[in-house]
Amino acid sequence: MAERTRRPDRRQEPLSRERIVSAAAELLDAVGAGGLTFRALAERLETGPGAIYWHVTGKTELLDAATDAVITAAVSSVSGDDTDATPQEAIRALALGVFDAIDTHPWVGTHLARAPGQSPMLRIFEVVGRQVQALHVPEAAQFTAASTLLSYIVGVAGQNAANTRAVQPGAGRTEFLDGVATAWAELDPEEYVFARTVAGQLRTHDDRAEFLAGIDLILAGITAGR
Amino acid sequence: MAERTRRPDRRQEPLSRERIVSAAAELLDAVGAGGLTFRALAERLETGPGAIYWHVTGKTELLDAATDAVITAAVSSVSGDDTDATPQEAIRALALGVFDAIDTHPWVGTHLARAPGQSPMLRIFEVVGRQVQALHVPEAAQFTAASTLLSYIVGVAGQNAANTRAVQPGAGRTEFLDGVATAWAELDPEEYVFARTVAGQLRTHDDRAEFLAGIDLILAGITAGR
DNA sequence: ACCTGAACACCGTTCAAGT
DNA sequence: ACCTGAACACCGTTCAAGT
Repeated sequence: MAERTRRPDRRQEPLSRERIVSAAAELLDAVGAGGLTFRALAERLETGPGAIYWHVTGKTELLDAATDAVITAAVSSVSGDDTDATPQEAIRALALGVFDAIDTHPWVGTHLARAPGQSPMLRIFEVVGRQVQALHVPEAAQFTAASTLLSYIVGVAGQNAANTRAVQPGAGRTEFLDGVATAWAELDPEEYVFARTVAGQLRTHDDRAEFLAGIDLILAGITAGR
Repeated sequence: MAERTRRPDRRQEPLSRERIVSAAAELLDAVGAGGLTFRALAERLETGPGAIYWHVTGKTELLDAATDAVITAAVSSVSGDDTDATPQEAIRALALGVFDAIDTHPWVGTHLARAPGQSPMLRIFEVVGRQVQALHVPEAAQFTAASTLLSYIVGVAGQNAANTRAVQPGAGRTEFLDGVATAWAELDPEEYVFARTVAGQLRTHDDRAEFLAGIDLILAGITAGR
């Protein structure tokens, strides 16, 4: 029996779309969006680049599928309708789930907006939309409310991904924000009055909390007319 | 005198960062983000690819500079403090200016969020922030208010760029929306109740108006607590 | 049916050599 | 100082050939 459980050397498992996509996701996490290469992926799967094309149409499908997997996991891990949370709380939880997923997989933030309004964004839209309905928003206004929340979430996602990329491996988040704050404080006082004024707030800035505050602002707007 | 004004054959004008960036912008408008190539750009400038590197550090600088030019033009064409518009109107005008600029230069929408929180986004942030101040938002809440508006604007920008890319050259906007509406209407009724419900609204959807409605929602949230 | 890996048609970027 | 264009080290994708 012992010889049946060999060391986990699964190199000869047959190739499959599933294995390819999950290897792609690992590669993306390890080396970023620029590192997803058919040659690198083939090496990881111990095969040639051509083999991958038998299961997958190209790089776009790879990125789409990997992005969809992350978003699906994030959305479904958070949208159990079982709890008795208020719609506002449910929307906050969903938004944070997406935020955190993109924080750990920055390439998702870059690719999310690129996908043709289909799967990944549609999943978020659906969950947001249901909660908008639960909020008793009049029917004619539901689409706008859900779209606005979705656009905001996707927008922050993209910026967060860009910021993650911009942070030097050496410096931490604090050093990065300090740098930005210093840069802003040195801007032309004529041209950038506002940026200079709020520069100091950057040093105690919490991305996650700020993101949530934006969600709350939009929620307040949605429910403003009672 | 007539022989001094030769036909506008400026091919031998010396290369300059300015000429290179504007040629890059033309190329981007003509063939999209994927078509910006050092070889194509060199051909347009009647020189070799290497020459460009004397004036510019690389492709990133090219894209950054071209993006910044578009946003700067859009922002300054709209943010004359001369008028007696309300802050809300000024923010709407700015948002529409950015929206329209990205509509005519979709590559800007793709690249905007990628830029390291500097120039182009900072310009929008500044103008939005001033109007937020004019709205008499308490100081502690100004940063959040301006950030939320900025994130929303950038988010829609990215999605719009992606949609523009997704539209087949053959089909117009109406056909595209019809296609999406039909697809949504055929989604799994269990999984996509909300999307199916609002699918019909897509056929009479106006991107610009919808974008503006989102801005108004956020503005309502900002001014909700009086 | 599925895999292999060389080959094709590109990229961004560098750099010796020219003027 | 500025330009040239061949060369380097890559890409994504295809495809004849194998099993």
